[in-house]
Amino acid sequence: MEQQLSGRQNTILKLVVQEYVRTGRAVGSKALTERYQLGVSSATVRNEMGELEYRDYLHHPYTSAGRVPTDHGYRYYVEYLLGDPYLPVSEQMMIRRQFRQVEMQIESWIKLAAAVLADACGNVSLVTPPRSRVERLRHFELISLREQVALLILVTQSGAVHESILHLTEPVEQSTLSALSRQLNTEVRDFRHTQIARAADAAAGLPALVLRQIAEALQSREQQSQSEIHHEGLDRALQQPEFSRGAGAQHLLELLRGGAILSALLPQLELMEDVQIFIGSENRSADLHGFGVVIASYGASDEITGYVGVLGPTRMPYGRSISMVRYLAQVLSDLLRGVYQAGPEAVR
Amino acid sequence: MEQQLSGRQNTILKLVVQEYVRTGRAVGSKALTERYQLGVSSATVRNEMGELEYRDYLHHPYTSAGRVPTDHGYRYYVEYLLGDPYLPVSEQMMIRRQFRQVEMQIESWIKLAAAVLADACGNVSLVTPPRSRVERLRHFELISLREQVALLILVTQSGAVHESILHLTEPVEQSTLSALSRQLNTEVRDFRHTQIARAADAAAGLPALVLRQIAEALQSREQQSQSEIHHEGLDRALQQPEFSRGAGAQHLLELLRGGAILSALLPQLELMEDVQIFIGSENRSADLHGFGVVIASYGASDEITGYVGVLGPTRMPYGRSISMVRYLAQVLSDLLRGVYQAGPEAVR
DNA sequence: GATTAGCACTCACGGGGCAAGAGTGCTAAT
DNA sequence: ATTAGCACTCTTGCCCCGTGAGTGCTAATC
Repeated sequence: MEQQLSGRQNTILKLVVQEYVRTGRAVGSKALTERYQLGVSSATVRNEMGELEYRDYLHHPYTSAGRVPTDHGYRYYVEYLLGDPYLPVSEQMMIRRQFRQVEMQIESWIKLAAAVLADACGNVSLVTPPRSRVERLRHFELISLREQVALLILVTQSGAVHESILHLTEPVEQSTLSALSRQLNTEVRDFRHTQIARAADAAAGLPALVLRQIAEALQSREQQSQSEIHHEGLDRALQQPEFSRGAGAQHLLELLRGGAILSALLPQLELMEDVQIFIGSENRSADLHGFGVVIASYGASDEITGYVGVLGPTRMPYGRSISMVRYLAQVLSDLLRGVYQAGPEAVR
Repeated sequence: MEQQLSGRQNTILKLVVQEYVRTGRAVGSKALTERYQLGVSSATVRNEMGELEYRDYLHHPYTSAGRVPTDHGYRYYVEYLLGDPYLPVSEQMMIRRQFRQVEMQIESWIKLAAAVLADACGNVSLVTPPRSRVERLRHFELISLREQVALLILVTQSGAVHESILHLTEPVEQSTLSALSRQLNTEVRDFRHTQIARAADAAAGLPALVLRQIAEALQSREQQSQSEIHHEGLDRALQQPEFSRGAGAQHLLELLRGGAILSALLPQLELMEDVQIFIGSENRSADLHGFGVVIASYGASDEITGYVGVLGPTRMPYGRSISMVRYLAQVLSDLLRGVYQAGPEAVR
């Protein structure tokens, strides 16, 4: 699709989209000429609108109401009429400041990003924690809780921490556990769950028990990375007229429950630099038709990535969402790179 | 308040509550006599209802509609008409089985409990993780992520795991970090954050940095324990007629956002064995008027406790909620005791 | 004295009708 | 190519009113 409309058509389409996004009601030719100085009469606008409708940029809800953008119209708007929406520097500063004030902890960053994003866009924000497709063991620790129960804590190469409870077949001292973990740590370091499972099969007794649980934890970690998602701003989103009535609200809630949205979204996402936008029926999953998604991946490297995005009705503020999502992805990436990747000062 | 109604009044009040909870619509004398074999005419029921209304057990929404229980009426119902609602053994088995299938991990237990509870009661379930009012350090670990960045993982006496990122002032080897943690661990074991902060002041350089961050983490842990809450079942709850229209839904969502509900709820909770019930205006916080809360504390000891409960409109199934909450509190306590507390086999 | 049948009355609820308002499409004039 | 004018359409909000469920009261009955 190229930019294929006349200057005046561009202006009108742009105004229709903006007005409709703002008010939520179909916008008519008269209202448009009254509110903005277009220099032409409503009849002319009407003719142009007719053309835009014929070309599937606009749509008539019913015979005589105003116009509403089609998915195609939104797409054209996003592509050609939006310009490059970068976030004003003042807002960038505000956001950076908030991140500086929060604890040095990935979870806190995610929560903050979700809160900021939802607040700025008035819709549901989505943030997944940065995860690696392949998890390798970096280090684990065994801490005795009581005679036959120990806490297993493991850290993966990607820096994720996982804890689980280990039931022992017989009482074991903390010193024994420490010695065991010191020894095993050197043996299975950097292993994937499959390799550790194999090592467990080769071992017996306590070491086998421990290794098996580590393998399980690593595996569940890899699987879970496809289903964990944090969202915020449901309250704001449910105020949107699209969701205030029963059916729409229900649809949104189902999408958000248990990470159902991730399985709908993931197949269509590509790992790329910039923000990705899906408008209504552009979404592969039918569950997402009627929704707009603005999403970007972030991360410290190709290995460790997460997503940050906004989910709203098709009628959502794409410009603002894009600039916010883009900037937050950048902030999160910067923070992560500060943690995981050799930065400039480490290059030397 | 004693049981102060006649047998027939008891029967009628009970039926009104049950019918109203079921249908959500005010229940009239005629409908009651038609649906149930009361052995008396609707006029008699009407007279009794009038008496119940005079005594503030029932309420007239408007001049001529059916009756609706007052908060006082619900209270009487819960206190005297409910019997002892224990969960059928078959359901107990079902629930236990689900807990056996899930990972050995406190977070998984909490999520499962919330899901089961919300599903069974058709309302929002609330579960807080088990936390200790006072957190002492049990063990910490330093893991080098890159030259000047390390991951700090600490485990508290109550078994909570906390991770945060530590920025170093100069490059430090993993071996150095390991040695440092081995040494410091013995020094500050079982300390509270205040004591560790003091130790940090006495130290200098890297040890001081590490200790300070540990103190911070412990402190934030103690504070956070008052605000962390997991909830489930929003979708079901929002289908309730009380919440389907704008105002009610908004109110519920605000309550649930950012753990606002905990600050409303905590002041009125007591640490006791059994389920606590708050009906409408019985709630201390005005934000909770119009809501019903059924909640219990669970835990391995007096030190380590969390809450599990149900939040719904005043018109909620108290019987079912009570039995579910009571049983889930028991299950969670059992699981926790299995982890933390010396069990019977350790007594000898 | 408690219960019930009967009756007049009340009030929410839902559907039909109606006027207002916003918008369209077409035509003819500019 | 643009615009003024006009007839027409269709939603929206409102009022009105019939319906039905329910009440309170009274008088008759057990």
